[in-house]
Amino acid sequence: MSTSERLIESTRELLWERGYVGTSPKAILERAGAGQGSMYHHFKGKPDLALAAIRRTAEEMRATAAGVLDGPGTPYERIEAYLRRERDVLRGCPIGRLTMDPDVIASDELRAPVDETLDWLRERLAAIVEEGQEQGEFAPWLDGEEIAAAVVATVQGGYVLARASGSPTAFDAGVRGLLSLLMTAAPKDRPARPS
Amino acid sequence: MSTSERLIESTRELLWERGYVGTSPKAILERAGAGQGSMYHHFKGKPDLALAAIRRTAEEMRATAAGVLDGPGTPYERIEAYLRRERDVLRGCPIGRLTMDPDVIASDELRAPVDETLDWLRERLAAIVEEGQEQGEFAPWLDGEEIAAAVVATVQGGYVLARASGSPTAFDAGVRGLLSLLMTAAPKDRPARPS
DNA sequence: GTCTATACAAAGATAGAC
DNA sequence: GTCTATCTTTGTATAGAC
Repeated sequence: MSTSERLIESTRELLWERGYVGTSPKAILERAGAGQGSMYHHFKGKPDLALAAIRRTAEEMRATAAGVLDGPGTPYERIEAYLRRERDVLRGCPIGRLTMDPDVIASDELRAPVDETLDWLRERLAAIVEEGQEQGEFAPWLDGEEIAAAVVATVQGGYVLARASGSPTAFDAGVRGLLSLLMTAAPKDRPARPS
Repeated sequence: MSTSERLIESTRELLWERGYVGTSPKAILERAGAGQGSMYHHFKGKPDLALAAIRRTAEEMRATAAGVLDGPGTPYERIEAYLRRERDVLRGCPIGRLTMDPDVIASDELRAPVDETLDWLRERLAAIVEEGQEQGEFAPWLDGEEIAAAVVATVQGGYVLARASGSPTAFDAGVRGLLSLLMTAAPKDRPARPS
C-alpha cells in the first residue's frame, strides 16, 4: 500500500475512534508509519487529509447500505435486513459520529459528505417504504420520508444508547421496537404477534 | 455567582458546544473570567471539573424530561409531548453527544452520569408505554422497553440527522414518523389519518 | 481564594537536506 | 517522495506570591 493510502486508512481509523478534534497529525503519522514530510507532501494539511478519509468512508458506507437495501425480499424485509445487519455497535457509525465534531460541522466541505450520505440513505429508505405502500405492505397514510427518517434516527440514536451503557443491548432493543411498530402498522391484519 | 459556579457553567457550555476532547482548560477559564489558580483550587483538574459539569447537566436533563413525562394527558400524549417538546435541535443533546467523546467513554466515572440519565429516561418511558397498554392505548404485544429504546434513539438520532444537514427538518420528520407508527399501532381503530 | 510565572509535552505546520 | 530539524501556539498542570 502506498504511503498516501496508508495515511488515508490511518486517518479513517482514527476519525472513527476519536473523531476529528481528537485526532492529531502526529497520531496519524505514527499509525501510518510515515514522517511529517510525507503527509504534507500528499495533503495540504489535517483538514485536507480528513476530507479524503471522510469521502472514502462515506462511499464505503453507501455501498454497504446499498448492498442490503437493493437485495432480495419485500420492502419490509429489506428494511429489516438493514436494521438488523451486523454492526460493530459499540464503535458507532463512522459517518454519524462526525456530526458531533464541532470542527466538522463548522466546515461546509467536511460536512458535505456526511450530509450527502445520510441524505442518500433517507431517500433510498423512503422509496422502499413507498414501494411497500404500493404493494399494500405498509399503511397508506404513513409518510415515506418520515418513516425513513425514523429508521435512520433509530440506528444513529441506537449507537448513542449502546455507547452510553457500554453494551449493544439498547441498540438491539430500539431496532426491535421500531420493527414491531412497522410490522404492526401494516394495513391488513398480520400475525398478531410480531416475531 | 461564585467563581466555582462560573467554572462549572462555562464547562457545561463548552462541553455542549465542543465536547470533552474539544474543550481546553484555557477556554473554560477565559469564558469564566477566572485565572488558572482558581480552577486548580476548586477542582483537581479538567476531568474533575468536567465531572461536576456533566452531573449537573444530567440532573437538569432529567428534571426537564420528568416535567413533561409526569405531566397531564394519556400515555400517548405524554410520549408525544416528550418527542415534540421544544428543543434547540441543532445544538444536539448535551448528554448524548458525550457518548461520541473517546475520553468520556474511556472513563467509567465520566460515563456513569450519561449512562444513568439515558437509562432512567428509557425506564420512565417504558413504564408509560406499559401504562398505555393497560389502558388499551397501545397494542398489548409491544414491548415497553423496546418502544422506549426506539423513542429515545429517535430523538438522539434525530439530532445526528439535523446536524448533518444543518437544519432541524430531519429531526422533526423522524419524530413525526415515529408518532405515526405509534398511533397506528393502537389496538383499537383510531382516526385513520394521524395528524 | 485568586493571581502570575513557569514548565513541559503536544498540536499543527514549514524548511530544507537527501 | 521521504526524512529530520525547527518553529509557534496551545494544552494541562504546578509553584509560589498576594
